[in-house]
Parts: sequence; structure tokens; C-alpha cells
Amino acid sequence: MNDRPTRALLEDVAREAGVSTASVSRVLNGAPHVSDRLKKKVEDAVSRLGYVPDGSARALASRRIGAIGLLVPTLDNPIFGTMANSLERRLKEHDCRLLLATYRYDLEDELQALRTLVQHGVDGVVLIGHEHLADAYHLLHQRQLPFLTSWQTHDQAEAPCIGFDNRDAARQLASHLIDLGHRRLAIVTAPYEHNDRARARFEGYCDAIAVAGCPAPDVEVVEYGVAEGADACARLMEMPSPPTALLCGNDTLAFGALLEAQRRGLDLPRELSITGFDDLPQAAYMSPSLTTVSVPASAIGVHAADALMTWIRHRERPSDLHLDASIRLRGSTAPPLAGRGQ
Amino acid sequence: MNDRPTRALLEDVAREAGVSTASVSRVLNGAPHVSDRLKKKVEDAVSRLGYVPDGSARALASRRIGAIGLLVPTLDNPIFGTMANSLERRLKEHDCRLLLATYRYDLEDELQALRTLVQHGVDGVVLIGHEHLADAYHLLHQRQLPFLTSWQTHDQAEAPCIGFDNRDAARQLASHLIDLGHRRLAIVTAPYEHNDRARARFEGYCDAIAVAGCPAPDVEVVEYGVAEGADACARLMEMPSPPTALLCGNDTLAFGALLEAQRRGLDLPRELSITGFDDLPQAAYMSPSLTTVSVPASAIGVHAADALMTWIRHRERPSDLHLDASIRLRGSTAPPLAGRGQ
DNA sequence: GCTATAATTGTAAGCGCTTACATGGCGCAC
DNA sequence: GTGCGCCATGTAAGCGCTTACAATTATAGC
Repeated sequence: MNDRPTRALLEDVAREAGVSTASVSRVLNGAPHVSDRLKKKVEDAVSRLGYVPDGSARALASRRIGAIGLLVPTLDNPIFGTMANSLERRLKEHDCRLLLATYRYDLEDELQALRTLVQHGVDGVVLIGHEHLADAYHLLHQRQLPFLTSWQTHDQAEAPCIGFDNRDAARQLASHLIDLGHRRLAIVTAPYEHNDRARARFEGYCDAIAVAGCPAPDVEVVEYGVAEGADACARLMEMPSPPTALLCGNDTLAFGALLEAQRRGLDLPRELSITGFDDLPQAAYMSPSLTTVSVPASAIGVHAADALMTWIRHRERPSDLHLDASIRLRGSTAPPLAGRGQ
Repeated sequence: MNDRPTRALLEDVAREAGVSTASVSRVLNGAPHVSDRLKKKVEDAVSRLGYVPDGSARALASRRIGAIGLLVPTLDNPIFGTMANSLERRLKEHDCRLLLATYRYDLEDELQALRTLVQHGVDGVVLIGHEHLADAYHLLHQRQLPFLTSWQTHDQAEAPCIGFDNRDAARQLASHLIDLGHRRLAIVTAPYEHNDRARARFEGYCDAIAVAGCPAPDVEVVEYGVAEGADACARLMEMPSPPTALLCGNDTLAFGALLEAQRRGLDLPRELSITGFDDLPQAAYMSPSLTTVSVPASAIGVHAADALMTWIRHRERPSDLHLDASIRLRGSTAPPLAGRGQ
């Protein structure tokens, strides 16, 4: 019941320009075979009337909405903000919009949000990770909607996947610690039941520890947050035989752990090595600077945009893209104090 | 040209349920005067067919899209992520969607993004701050679109405003430093030509400094980022008579400054007091913990959602809402070393 | 100069919904 | 037993565009 009283319609533009509605539409959409004269007439009429096309009508008639949907677990983690930023920016270059929804790591919520996006007719969808409700995949397939999974590589993904190997990167990080001489490692991770990225990282840590024959690590599962990382660190350091190295599932947890370790008067990194994951901007600036994994958040956004646009515009399904995540060795890791690593 | 072959249409549901299309629409939209029997028949048919309504068609026919637009400068700053999160969440409770666009502090870009949102028929818009191109305001007014400005209170805003007084909070923060005995203050701020929040903070700092009769502060204008804050701090500390206190425009800059100060071996907070603004989650965990201003980012999101929904649904323009931002005194501020404050 | 072909432009039929208006029952006061 | 009003449902006219197809005109080939 939104009465927008006097706004000009495409029909008005046609009348004003003395041409047909089809011609106006053609000019507006840059269709081929349009004479310069026609084009000029229409453009003049458009600006004279201050005409703005109606997106809904256009979407209904053309079955394109000119927007793709992005479903992220949360924007609290800046890493997703970075990705959303780069994705939106690149889409803009393709003259396409971004619809963003968050689901707080709740897959039911995600499905609902997806339904909404589909309902609004998005031309494509970007998902984080591979773990989604069957109904979500079903909806996407049923509507034959181009969609991508991202962040985590996957051999048999249901859709083209743009991501990196969290598990392998985690494995490398843990191996580095083991190479330094650590034997008693501990892991601080976010809950990973419905989070394949967190799980892959956790498994990567475990892989390396198992292969090296180190004792099974103590594990703290905590929510995302600096405070949570600090608490986890406190609990671990109060165990009978505390670890000499802490593998954290992300930089924020690592940051908390690092601060807590300092609060306890530990001499970092000599008395405790700490690693993060994500390489947030501040990681390099902590003291000690944080050893972590640099993840291609921006690249994922850019490539997801390109891949999806190719799929939508040229109807060719893009292939998987395996990006690199590289270890950043910094000041928060060092060999354990003699004798303590055993 | 998106051929979605076999999806069920409202018409199919009507046929399946043995009722008219109007009845189906009524049930779907919760219209009054619908018998339970009808309702049940339709709901069964809907689930049997897996029917999902078409948002574009609905929007075109009803002139409502069920979504509001949010224009934020960037998602790199987590404070906007927090706001977007709470806004989206609250809107969901009102059964409304969020369309998000970013403009990288470029007002031309913002106008363009706004055009897109309007074109797509958003039912309302949330803007950050008051500084926008005249054309943006013009478009909004012309379409009679409910919209809100936010973050920064403003006496004669063009629209209802939900925010807090950045200037006053900044003033309090600076006054606190002055009360502690500081006389030589410096300011690190983000560029504020087109950013009224940053400008208000800057002015608040200057107000307090001027009122106290302190010497004019040195000012560093830098982009958002930890590294930028660190660099600014470095430059300031190398001046002939370095400040005893640093007022930063946000926590991220403050964090950089803090790290740089430590890198230089300064004994914080004795040799240098540092303040931030925003109270990011990590602020309390830095060492020393950061004195800053806690801003009501979540509350802004929640109230913006409520206000806009009231406006849209009941057509009553909401009034301004002045939220509180409170100073968080922590460990990064202390009296200056004797003699150095003069 | 006349037809075959291509370049432009116009005509009108939808796209899938919502909703004003019309219709048909029903219970009730008379 | 009529007539009135109200509730529940159906009918059909759009919402403002796009686009297949038709019509028209220009260009070219012979």
C-alpha cells in the first residue's frame, strides 16, 4: 500500500520519447540493434522524467534479479566481513548486488534464510562450508540455482567449491610446533559439530600429533571470543601437566590465550608457544606477534563473484578452485624450554 | 532466461487444494476471515507441492518487498558487523529481511548503492550518520521511503535518528585525561571529511582540550587499521615534545598505538596514556586493558529495526532515540609522570 | 528496379502474485 | 418465511516490466 504517487513509469517514458515501451526497455537494457537516435530520445526522456525502473517488475518479467545471496554464519568474525566486502565489491563490477544473511551457526536458521533469498529470486548463492541441511541442497538443486560452497575444499562437493585446505594448513602448523620440539600440545577450538572449517582444522592438528606419536592433546571446545580463549588457556595451564604449545582454532581464541598467558606471568614464547588461524590484521601486531595461517578471505570473495557470474551469465558451471593458505611464522612460537617438552 | 521448469506456482497450489488463488494468497498472508478448514487444505497442498512463493511477483503485486536496506561504510570495522548482526536478527523477528551494501566511505558509491536498493523496492533504509549526498536525501524523500539515520545524534536530522552523542563521549574521555593531569595531548583520528562520527569524536577531544586551556594537540589523520595506528603513534612520539596522552578515534587505532608504544619500550600507562573508542571485545583484554568508550552498536541495530518496522507497518514516524555511550576506564590511562605533563 | 536479408521498431502476451469487487451461504430479527 | 448483514470464498483485473513475434524500413545483390 506504498503509494508512490507520481513516479514515472516505463510507459510514461515511452510516451514522452514518442516510442514504444519495448524500445525504452531495449535502450535501458543495452540490447543490440538500437539506433543512436532512438537511444538519445529515450535517454533524454528518462532524465527529463527522473525515471527509475522498478526492480520487482523487472525481476518478475526477466526472471533475473541482479543479485546473489551470501549466507554467512556470523559477521562477528571479521574474516567473514572481509570476504563479504570483497565479494560485494567484485559483484558490483559485474553490475550485480549482494544480499547478505547470517545464521549464527544454526543450520535451521540457515535454511530459513536461504528460503527467503530464493524467494526473493536471487540469481545465485554462496554458502560457507559444506555442511548444510539436506533440504537446503534440495531447494537449491530443485530450483537449479547456481551456487557455490566456499572456504573449505572438498573432493565431492555438491557444488563448485572455492576454498582452501584447512586441514592441511592446520597439519603444517602443528608439524611446525612438533619440529620445534614440542610434545605436549593442547588444542583450543570452536564447537565443530556443524562447522566443517573448525573441524578440518581440529583434525589437521590431531593428524600431525598422531603421526608424530605425541601424547593425545588436551582439547578445549569454546565459543568464539577473546574471553573464551583466555579461559580455555587458564584451564589448560592449570592441569597437572600443562602443554608447552597451544593450537588455537582461530586468531581471536589465540589472542585471548596469549593475553591470559601473559597475565599469568609466562615468558612467551619460551614457556608457551601459541598459534592462531586466520591471520587477522592485528595478529602481526600482538606481542609476541602471532604465528598463524593466512587465509585467502578476500580472494575467496573475488573468485566466488567471478565464478558465479560466469555460471549465471554464460551458463557454464565453474570448476573447483583450490586457493592457498600459508603459514605465517612469527614470534609466538619457539622451541619448548629444555626438558619441558617431554 | 532462468528456466525453472517444474516449480509449483500459486495456481498449482490452488488447484491441488481445490480452492481459488485468492484463498491461497489469503492463507499465505494470514489475512482475516479464513476458515480453519480452508487454511488446512491450503497448507497441506503447499507442503505436498513444496511450494515457495515468488518474491518478485509478490513485491510487484503488493508493493512491499519485505526487506529493508542497510548502507554501511565498511564491514572491515567490526562495529558495523555487530550492528548489522543485531539489526538483521531483530528484523527476522518482524519477518523482514536485510539487504546490505557497503560503500567504502565514498558517498557517490553510497548513492549508487542506495539507488539499487530503492530500485529493488526496499521498504525502508538505514543510513549511518548524517552526511550523505543531497541526491540521496532527495531520492528517499521523493519515494517517500521510511529511513533512519544512525550512530550520531543530530538535532535537525532529516530523518528519525537512532544514535548517541559521539562528541560528548569524546569530550568526557578527554576531560578524564585532563583531570588526571595531562596537558600535552595528541589525537589520532580517521579521516573525517565525510564521516560525521569521526568528526564528532575529534571535535569532542578538541572541545575538552580547549576548555581546559591545554596547548593545541598534535593531530594525526590516518586510515583505519592497526598498522596505521602504530605508525601514527611512532610519528607523534618522535616529535620534539611528545604527548603524554593519546586520544584515538577508535580502538583499532588505539591498539596499534599501544603496540607501538610497547615496542618502543615505554612503560604503559605511566609514560603514555592511550584511549580508544568503540570498546571492541578485545579492548578489555589488551595489556594494559584499554580505556575506551562503549558504544551501543547492538542496541542501535535493535532499535533501528523496531523503529523502521513501526514506521512501515503502522505508518507512524518514529521519534529520535538517544542512546548512551559510556566511558570504560581501564588500565591504559593514568596520571602522567611528574613534571612531564606540563 | 525488384526481391532477399538484415536492421530497427512496434505489438501484445505474459511473469506470479495481490486485492477490489462480486457472489453465495448462513443466522437472525421481523 | 422473507430480507438483511456478515462471513467466507471466488473472479478477474492489474502491478511495471521483458521479450517473442510481427511489422516496417533500410541495405544489398543481381
